[in-house]
Amino acid sequence: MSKPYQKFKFVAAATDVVIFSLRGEALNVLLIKMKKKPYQGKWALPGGMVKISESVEKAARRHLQAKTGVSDIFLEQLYAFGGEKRDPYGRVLSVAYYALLPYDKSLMLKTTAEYADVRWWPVAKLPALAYDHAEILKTGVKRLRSKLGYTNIVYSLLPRQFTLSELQKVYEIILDQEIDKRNFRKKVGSLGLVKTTGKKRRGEANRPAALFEFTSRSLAVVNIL
Amino acid sequence: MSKPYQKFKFVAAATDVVIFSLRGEALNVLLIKMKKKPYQGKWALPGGMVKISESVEKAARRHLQAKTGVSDIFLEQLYAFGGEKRDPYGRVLSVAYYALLPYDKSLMLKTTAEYADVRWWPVAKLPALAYDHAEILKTGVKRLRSKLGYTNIVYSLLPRQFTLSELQKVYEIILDQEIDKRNFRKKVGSLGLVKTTGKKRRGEANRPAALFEFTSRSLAVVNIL
DNA sequence: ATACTTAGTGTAATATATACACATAGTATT
DNA sequence: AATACTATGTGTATATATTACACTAAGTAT
Repeated sequence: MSKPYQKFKFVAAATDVVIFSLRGEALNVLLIKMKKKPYQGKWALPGGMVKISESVEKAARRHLQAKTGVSDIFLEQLYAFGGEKRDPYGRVLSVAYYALLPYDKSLMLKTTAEYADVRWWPVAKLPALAYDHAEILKTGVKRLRSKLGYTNIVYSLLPRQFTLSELQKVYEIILDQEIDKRNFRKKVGSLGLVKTTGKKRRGEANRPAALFEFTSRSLAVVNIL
Repeated sequence: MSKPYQKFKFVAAATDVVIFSLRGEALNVLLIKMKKKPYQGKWALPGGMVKISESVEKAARRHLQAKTGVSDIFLEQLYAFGGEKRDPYGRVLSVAYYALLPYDKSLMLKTTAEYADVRWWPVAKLPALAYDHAEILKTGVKRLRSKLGYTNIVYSLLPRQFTLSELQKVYEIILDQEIDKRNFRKKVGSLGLVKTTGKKRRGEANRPAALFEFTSRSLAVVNIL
């Protein structure tokens, strides 16, 4: 039987991953510095081609793991970027994903033959980016902000245990707006987002804060803000 | 310069379009009946390959136009379906879109050499579908329901002018739940979603209803429900 | 013992959402 | 001409959710 698709020239499929984490009181994203032309010296999102025998999501996880060493973190499809001129090498469709990393996890960032450098960048102060990665990143930030408001996604950005002030801070940093402490706690409590652990964070030079954990660590629709 | 992507076997890119419209007081979707094996007799979403020189969205519009004759209707990316076994012919990644068609527009549905039949199906009573199209469709219905609640997307399902009862009916049908008439009108009014035209719908065997139109016909975030 | 800093808590005012019933303006029928 | 019929169009009271706002508590550091 003839394979009908082969009468077309193929459009190739790749994936890029926007890896978010809070670092130093700011929303950061992991970028790699490119060694090769035409984007030599420019920074780019981790990513690469999708192999013929793996699903697109699996490819995203593979590239994520290759650059960061982590697996088993929040990963969700962001958008497929399919413009016909987005890659100067050839026709590549990229399915972008975004990943969220708790701020207590540090990474084994490793340079490779292909990449000169890997590091966190605050999304408010980005360097020049390769390809259409500025657009992908912007889409990712928008999605993250939006999902923060109507899901419990925040669990994937915090350590296992955390104080309510820390939780509030995460919202404040990402949404870039102050939140009233009492109203925030009232809301979080009434939604059943968190549960007490009985433990306290000690060793700080002030009143110790109670430690909480999330009642659920899987994505759920919850109107928080 | 060597093209690095060519050392991989390519994953090909296609697109499928979920075309929604209200027909006979139900949410319907346009499906085509397949002539060829291995899905002979099964129904499928309109779609096909992405050409090497066109963007993915343009490919979606092209396939939409080819099956329905319409252009210039609401079209938005739904999700990229990238499972490695979704197409028995070969490795095809499909970027699915969904389109919304006002219920006053009828289509010139045409069969082709490739397809035996084209018709509307109520989403509540679907036939057996080819590929992973049942999953794509389910994702589309979910997205439509969700977006109905927090955007003005409904404008793309109604005629240019409509009565408030008709508008309410659209929500009731798609969300499959009754809405209080007075509260609905209060909300729609206070959000400035619609404006009066001064005209009335005449010729019905009862009190004539005022005709409205949407204040905006481009997608905006508005909490309606 | 005192200063310092972050944690932790309640209430009143306002805004939003919900529940609910009858008069109105036409056409159709006699 | 009168009456029946049917979908349109409208307001108010109650419950719920959101907002604004200030002081005491529990530790560590001096």
